[in-house]
Amino acid sequence: MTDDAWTIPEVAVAVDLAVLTVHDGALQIMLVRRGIPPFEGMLALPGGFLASTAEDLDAAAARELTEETGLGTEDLHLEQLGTYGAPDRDPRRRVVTVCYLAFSPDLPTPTAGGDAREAILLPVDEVLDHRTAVAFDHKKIISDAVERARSKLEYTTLGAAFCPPEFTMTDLRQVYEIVWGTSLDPRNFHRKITGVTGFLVPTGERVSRQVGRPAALYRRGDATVLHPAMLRNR
Amino acid sequence: MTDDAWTIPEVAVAVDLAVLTVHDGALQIMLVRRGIPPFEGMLALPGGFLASTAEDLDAAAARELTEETGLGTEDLHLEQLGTYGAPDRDPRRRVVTVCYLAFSPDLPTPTAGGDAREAILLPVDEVLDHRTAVAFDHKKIISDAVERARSKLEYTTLGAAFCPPEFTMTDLRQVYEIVWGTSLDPRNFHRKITGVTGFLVPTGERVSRQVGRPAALYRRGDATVLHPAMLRNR
DNA sequence: CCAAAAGTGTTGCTCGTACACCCATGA
DNA sequence: TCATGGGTGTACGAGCAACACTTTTGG
Repeated sequence: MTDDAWTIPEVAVAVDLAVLTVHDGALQIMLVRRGIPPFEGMLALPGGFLASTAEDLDAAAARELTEETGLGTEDLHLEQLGTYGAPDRDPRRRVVTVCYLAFSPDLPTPTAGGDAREAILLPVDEVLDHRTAVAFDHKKIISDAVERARSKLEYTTLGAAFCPPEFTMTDLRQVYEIVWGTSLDPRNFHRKITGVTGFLVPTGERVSRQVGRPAALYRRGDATVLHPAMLRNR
Repeated sequence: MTDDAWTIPEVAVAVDLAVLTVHDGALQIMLVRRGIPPFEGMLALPGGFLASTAEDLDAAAARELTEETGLGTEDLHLEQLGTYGAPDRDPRRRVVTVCYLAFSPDLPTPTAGGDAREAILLPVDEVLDHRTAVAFDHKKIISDAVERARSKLEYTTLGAAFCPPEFTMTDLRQVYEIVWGTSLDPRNFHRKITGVTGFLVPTGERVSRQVGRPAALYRRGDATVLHPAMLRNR
């Protein structure tokens, strides 16, 4: 590191959140509608500047998560996605934003009321469509977030992070199908997942969804990596 | 994003470089010895603060690369590794550093003289050893860089980025063996790599290394992903 | 009984590993 | 000629796609 501290330019550091969830049969992302310029009224990722010089980046991400979406940080996967710092990305001043990626189970009442600000859930296909306008460079960030999520399902057990605490094999398979936009053979999927030691723990319970044979219920296990990996067809 | 611009804390944004290369039979990382406090005299990653408010992060990384190591940015893989921003990571003031990862072919004269500052090449095993002191949180960054490199060899063609423009199959295999710290079957490796379309382009030339049958020379191809992937034994 | 969903068995293929074997060179 | 490294052939097994088949429920 060079240390010409007297020439250090003024840069504002922000933290943004790409919170993905599977809702209503689609991969959706949590967005807020901006109340002030620039990009007033436009969709944007929830986020904000560091609260103080002493605030850790991860802590800032967790704080923004609760503040803006009403979600708790416990039992929710949160990882750094990347840092975006093009000089002209914010017209007001130089802003470098560290973006975090979160996977959330489907929410009963998606932060409609309460202390959360106006958080909206929108399908990523719709948000990434060229007709949808998104503030700053957030469309690119969302695109990166979705690609990261798709890739993570291949070699980690994070697909289960989209499921409630207890879920069926079909619930998990539908996460994969929706995130990847493909269809998977239920029988091979079942065999494959049960073959990964530590991915799922059977609760012993069974649940009947509408019609047909009741499905076994599972909880998330300790495994974090998926071995062998679950590759999508490309 | 919230927009309480008047409360934005002062944060310095730096760019650090984790330049990895395979040299002398070991995975090595480029470091500099700090000339001023804090951590004076200690080993650190090359890097520095943004040159101006208008400088792009990627551009700053490329600039630091040439300034501190004498390496050109063309024909060298450079990607963002991650951002490190613990509040106490720099005792002087709050610094958030965006770290970039670079893969370099073995260098004939490793920036010994010329316009480059005092850049040193050290084996990562030695640097990561608990007896070696490294400035700031750079040991953690180096550890992340090495893990990322190991993982990237599995599913991308970036192993060839450690090789000179023309190289033999054995050169490439040794990159894998050294980076992963394993030994690979030369015959199966050969078949596997030649089976990936677009990874290597044979030049038609052959070269004789000391003794034995001469090896075919290859150049890097257009492929970036390795399919099927080359998984290490874990 | 029938439809529908859950789960098991089986087959054929792709790919990886292990290793026998041949090829081309320097000493 | 032998040692050394480059490269091909082949056999066995793991893992996966495709799909026939059985199990268990609601109507």
